[in-house]
Amino acid sequence: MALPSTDTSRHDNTLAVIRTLRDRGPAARVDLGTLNGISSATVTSISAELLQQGLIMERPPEAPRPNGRGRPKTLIELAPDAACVVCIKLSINEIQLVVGDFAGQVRHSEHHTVPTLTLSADDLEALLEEKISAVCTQQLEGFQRLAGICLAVQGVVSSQSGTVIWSPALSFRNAPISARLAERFHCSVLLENDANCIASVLAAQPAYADCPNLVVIMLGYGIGMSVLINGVPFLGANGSAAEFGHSKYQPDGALCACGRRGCIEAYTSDYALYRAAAENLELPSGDSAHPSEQQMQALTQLALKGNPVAKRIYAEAGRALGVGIANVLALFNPDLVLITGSGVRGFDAMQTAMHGAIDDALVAELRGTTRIESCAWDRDMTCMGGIAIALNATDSETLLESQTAREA
Amino acid sequence: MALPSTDTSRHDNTLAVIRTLRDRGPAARVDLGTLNGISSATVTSISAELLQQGLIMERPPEAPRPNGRGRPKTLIELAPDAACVVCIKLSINEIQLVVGDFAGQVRHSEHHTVPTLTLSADDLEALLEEKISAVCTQQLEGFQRLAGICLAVQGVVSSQSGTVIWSPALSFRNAPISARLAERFHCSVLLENDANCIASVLAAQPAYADCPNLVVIMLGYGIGMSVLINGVPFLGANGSAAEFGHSKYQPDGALCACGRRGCIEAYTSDYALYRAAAENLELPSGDSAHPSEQQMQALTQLALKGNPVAKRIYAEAGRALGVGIANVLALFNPDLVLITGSGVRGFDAMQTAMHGAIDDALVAELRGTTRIESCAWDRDMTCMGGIAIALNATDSETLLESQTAREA
DNA sequence: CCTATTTACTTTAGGCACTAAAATAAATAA
DNA sequence: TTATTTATTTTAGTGCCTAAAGTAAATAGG
Repeated sequence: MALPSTDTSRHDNTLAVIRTLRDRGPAARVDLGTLNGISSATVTSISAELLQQGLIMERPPEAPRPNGRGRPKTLIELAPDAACVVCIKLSINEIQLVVGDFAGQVRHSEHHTVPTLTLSADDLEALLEEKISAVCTQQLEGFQRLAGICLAVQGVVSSQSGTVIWSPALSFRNAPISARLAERFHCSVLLENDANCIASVLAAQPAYADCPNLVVIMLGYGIGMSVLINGVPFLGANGSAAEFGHSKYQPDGALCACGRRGCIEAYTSDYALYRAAAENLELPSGDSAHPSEQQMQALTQLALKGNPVAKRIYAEAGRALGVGIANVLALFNPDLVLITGSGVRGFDAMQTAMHGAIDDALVAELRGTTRIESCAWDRDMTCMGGIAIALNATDSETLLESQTAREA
Repeated sequence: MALPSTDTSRHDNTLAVIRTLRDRGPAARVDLGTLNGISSATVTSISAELLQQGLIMERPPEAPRPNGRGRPKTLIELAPDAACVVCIKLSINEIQLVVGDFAGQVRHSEHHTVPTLTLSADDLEALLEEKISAVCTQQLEGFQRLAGICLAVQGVVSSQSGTVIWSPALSFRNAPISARLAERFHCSVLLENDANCIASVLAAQPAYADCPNLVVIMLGYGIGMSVLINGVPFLGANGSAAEFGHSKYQPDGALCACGRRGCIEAYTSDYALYRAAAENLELPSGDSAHPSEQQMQALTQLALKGNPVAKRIYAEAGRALGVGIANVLALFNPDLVLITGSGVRGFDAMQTAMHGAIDDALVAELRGTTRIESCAWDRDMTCMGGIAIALNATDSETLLESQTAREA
């Protein structure tokens, strides 16, 4: 009798054990019990199952002596080769492809220069299929299976439907791009906003563990944002929440890449800064609509060294950013606003004006106790977040599959 | 052995049954099972406990014949007198006090005119204590106990700490006001933002059942907002989230009651509209900083009847509201924005400008599919929401208490 | 070297919650 | 009056978890 068990506790506890092992590395059964609030008898039972499924391994006792007396702990750890996931970051004219193992470690990474704006949705799907196939044959030999793929895309995406609604890296719109890959590789394909990937990585860092409500703003060619509410990315009704870059600084203000006026992005993004500067300054030549890192570095240096025109441009960018952040503080009241992205290079030149704008905009009671900090930029962060998200998403499936396989 | 059961399913299912009965009225055990996805055997078991605790009653079979054959359903319903809750709405110069029974019905309501701005925190606590005491002796005879109190306050409140951080109705700040009441009446005292109460009521209405992400904007003397994410009010890190009224329309714009410039409230609230009008129009006299309903009605009528000055003022208010809503759409991407509050009286005069501003601010992809609607204002809505919130919060406690009482 | 102590892990025994199926209850239809 | 239908209750059985008891594997100290 009583076939379908409605009690999810075993499943939940098993997931908790796997995630603890992934987040904290090898651990003993006692400690897994303590960390997750379950008895070690239960951990024994869970780990026996996982061991049998090949998802975890017992680590051989270390040569160096254990500390203290008593029976030494037997550490268990995730079997890195039990599965792997692939994260593909799609940005303007570049794709990055990273392979992560079941333990969450990056095992392979590659970059390709691709004229993304010239691709049709079909082209893109074909390209991704080809790149993943290549990686599969070259890199995935030791792995039991490819468990999931995460596409990290700039812009507005609908995770549920796997549809890219709008991306600055792509010229097409409203295209479902994950279904074909899911069919081809027989695994789940997640579509994520790039900022959400980064926020997930940052939120997992111990330094920000006390900030369940976290806003991450990414400065760069465009302006992205991710909002974590109680640690989970907030997506809104159809995935286009947290479009900070297109919230307003000045109605009828500067022209934005989106086609409207007065967006924060139209003041604070790379292209906006460079556009404002190009009119008045001698700058390294190049495509001024898509300034290079070198060009932006040069401009930032001018501002930091005191060039009055550059200083003025960065101050205005800081004011726009500040007004935008003031709105975010009023509406979200997060614990922490973290500013990162390649554009943090210019943060020092904006900072004073930004804080000034925030203080002008909000009285203390509304300003609250939110910390506002910047954070060094690492271009690999997006894919690391994508790997983590993909693994989290596939854990459940992995368990189910090993289970059904075992029963059959 | 195994004393502390970690399985919360019994508790969860019991709560689900109680809430179903409260939301939908009397129901049969079979239906409670179907609605909550549990077997009717379990409902039998749960209802036996609740019956014994006196929290529900079996309704005597109806005289009119049941439809169809088979054993007729035995309806069970909440025992209305098992407990009651009190909601107190605190607004400028007025407090409203409402008593609700365990079934969620309003059993008593009263209004008092009180010079709220002259009160100290102590005065307020004393006043509330007195009013609740009076109601207790006069109205609460039939009830077994007062299970909870909800204070619905305009402004920024911290629900967790029971602290009023800032309210336009009060001259003091950062005062904890719930502890004394909790001690005096031996029940939990919730402090809630008034807009959250209203949003909870609206979200429970069948018409908005398909909108888990709902934004409610309240126009009136000030501008309030509540954001429901997956049906639960979003509070932010310390309760001052959703301060829409003080998000920005124009940096360095019109002066706001908060002391800063350019807030949406400084254009769209009653006092802002009246202030703008007072300079150019003949208006009914009175306290122009706190215009009365009559004064506002008169002003609205002028605009609707085509007076060019009044029309211009409402159009500007609509533009400010529209830019604010555009930011909300970009950042929250809700399913629905509902505009209500006493200020909806002027919504028709703002609407065109508001939609124009939204369309100017956001391209279609960012505008999304969010519906924007207005909703008639009912001054009792706040307290009805407070009653519902207080009951939801006290269900758990009620169960625990009857349980421990039974064991002792 | 042997024994006591300490700590980790496993096994055992028992409780709780849930479900399916069987039993019972209470009506209508024929 | 009996068969049928539907609701509720009882019974029997399963899964999951925990505490306690049992076992394993080390150190500390004679």
